Amino acid sequence: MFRVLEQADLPSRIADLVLRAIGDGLLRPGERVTEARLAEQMGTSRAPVREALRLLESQGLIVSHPRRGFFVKSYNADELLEIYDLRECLELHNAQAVIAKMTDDDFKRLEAQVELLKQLGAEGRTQEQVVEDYAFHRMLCEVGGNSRILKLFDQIATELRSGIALVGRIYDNPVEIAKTHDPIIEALRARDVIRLRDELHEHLQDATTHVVEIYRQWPASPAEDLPGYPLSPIQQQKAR
Amino acid sequence: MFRVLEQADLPSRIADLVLRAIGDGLLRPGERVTEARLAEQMGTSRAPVREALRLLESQGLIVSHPRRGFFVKSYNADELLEIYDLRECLELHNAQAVIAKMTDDDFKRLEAQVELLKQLGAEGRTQEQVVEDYAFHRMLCEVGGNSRILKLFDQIATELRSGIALVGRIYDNPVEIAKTHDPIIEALRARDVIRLRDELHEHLQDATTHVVEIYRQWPASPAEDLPGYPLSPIQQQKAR
DNA sequence: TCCGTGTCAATCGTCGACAATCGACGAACG
DNA sequence: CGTTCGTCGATTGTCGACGATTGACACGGA
Repeated sequence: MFRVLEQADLPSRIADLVLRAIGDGLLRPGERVTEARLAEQMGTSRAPVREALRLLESQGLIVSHPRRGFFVKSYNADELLEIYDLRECLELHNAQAVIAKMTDDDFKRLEAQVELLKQLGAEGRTQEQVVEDYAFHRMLCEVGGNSRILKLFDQIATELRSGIALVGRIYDNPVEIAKTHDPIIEALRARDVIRLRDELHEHLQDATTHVVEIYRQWPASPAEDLPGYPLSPIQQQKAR
Repeated sequence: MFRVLEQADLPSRIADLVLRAIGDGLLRPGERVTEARLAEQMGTSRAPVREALRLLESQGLIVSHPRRGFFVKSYNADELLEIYDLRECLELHNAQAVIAKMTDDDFKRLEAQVELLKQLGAEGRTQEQVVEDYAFHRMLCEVGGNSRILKLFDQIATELRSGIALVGRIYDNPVEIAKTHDPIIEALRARDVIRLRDELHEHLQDATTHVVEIYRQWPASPAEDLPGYPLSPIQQQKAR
C-alpha cells in the first residue's frame, strides 16, 4: 500500500506553526501562549496543542511555569553566551572526528557549500545565507559521525535562529562573513586538526561577540516576565 | 504563606517512578510501556502518564513510535560510544573553564569528594560509589559555570545510569577506580589545563572501554523491537 | 507449504467537560 | 494612605469517552 502523502501528526504540525510564528516575530519572546487560544486557532482540542508546546519546551523554545502556562522563551546575553559556548564545545570536539573521517567527497561538498555562502553574500541574500551557514556547520557535524552531537547541534541551531530572529539580521557584512569560512576550508584541505580547531574557535568567537554586541544594545531584553491571567494576552508585567 | 511540602506535580512523580523502575531493572530495555496500564497502576487517567512519558522521551530514556506506543529505550554498543563521546566532549571543554574559575574552596570540595570515593571503594559499596562518581564529575561541571552544559551532563548521567543498570555493576575493582581520580585532583591542584584534559580523557576512555566491553559480551543487546499490541505486555518479538 | 486477505482486539490520538489553582482587582481594615 | 483579605474570571491540570489505526491471527487460495 502506497502512502502517497505522509501527513505529519497534529502536534508536530502545530509545533511547526508555533516555531514559524516565533521565527517571524509574530510571537515575541516572553509572550504568553495560551492553550485554548492556540487550540481554537488550529481548530483542534487542547490535547495536541499541549503536546506541541511540551515538544517545543523540550527543545528550549518554550518555557512553562506550572499552573501558569507557556511562554515564548526569552534569552538574555548570558544565556546566549552559554549556548554559543556549548556550540563551540561541540564543534571543536567534532573537528577531530571530521579530520579523521572526512572523505574527499565530503570535502568537495563542504567546499561547494562555502562557495554557495559567498555567492549568497555577494547577492545580499542574507536571510538565506544564515540558513546555509548553519547548513555548512551541520555538514561538519554529519561528517563527524556522532548522531548525538548532530542532534544537539540541530537543537542549538533552531534555538539560536529563533532567539536571533527578534534581533533582526545578524550579518553586517555578508561578504566578509562568507570569507571567514575560507580558513576553515583550508584547514580541512590540509587535514590539520589543530588549525581547524583554531579557525573554528575564531570563527565562532567572532559570531559570538557579534551577536552579543547586538543583543546588548537591544531594548533591555524582554526579561522573563510572568503575565497574570486576566491581562490582555500580549502585554507583560513584572511579577513576584 | 509557607508551602511546607511542595508536592511535585503528577507527571513528574510518574516520571520519577518510571525512571526508578527502569533503574531497578523492573522495566527492561525494549519493553513496552502502556499508557492505560501505567495510568491504572498510578490511579490516574492517561493524560498525566502521557506527559510523564513524553518528558522521559525528551530525556532519551523512552522512545515512542507514533500510533504504536512507548518503549523503554535500549542501547546498543554504538550508541553508548556516542554518548560517552559526547560526555567526553563536554567534560574536556568544561575543564578549561574549571581551571579558570575554580576557587580554593571548590578545590577542597572536589578533593573531599575523591576521598569519599576511595572510602566507598574500600568498603565495597559500589552502588553508592557509582552515584558519587557522577557527583564528582557533576561538581566539575558546576565549577565550570555553564548551566547548559551542566544540564546536559545531568541528562547524560541519568541516561548512562539507567542504560548501565541492566548490565549490572560496572566496577570490577572499586578501589582501583577510585584511585584513577587522583591524577585529576593533582592536575586541578596544579591548575594545569592540559594535564587536566589529558587525565580526564584517559579517565573517560577507561570507563568507555570498560562499559562497552561488558556491553559487548551481553546477551546480544535486546534490540529495538516493536512488540505488537495483542502480545502479553512483557514479551517481545521482532516486527516488520 | 506459502502467501494474501479479512477480522479482531488492543491501544493510541483526540475530544469536550469539570475541578483546582492562579493572579488581578477591589473592599475592609489599621 | 498603605496593607491585608476575599472575591472573581481566566486558565491549566485532569478525567472519561470515542473513533482511528495498528499488528496478530485465522482462513482460504495458489
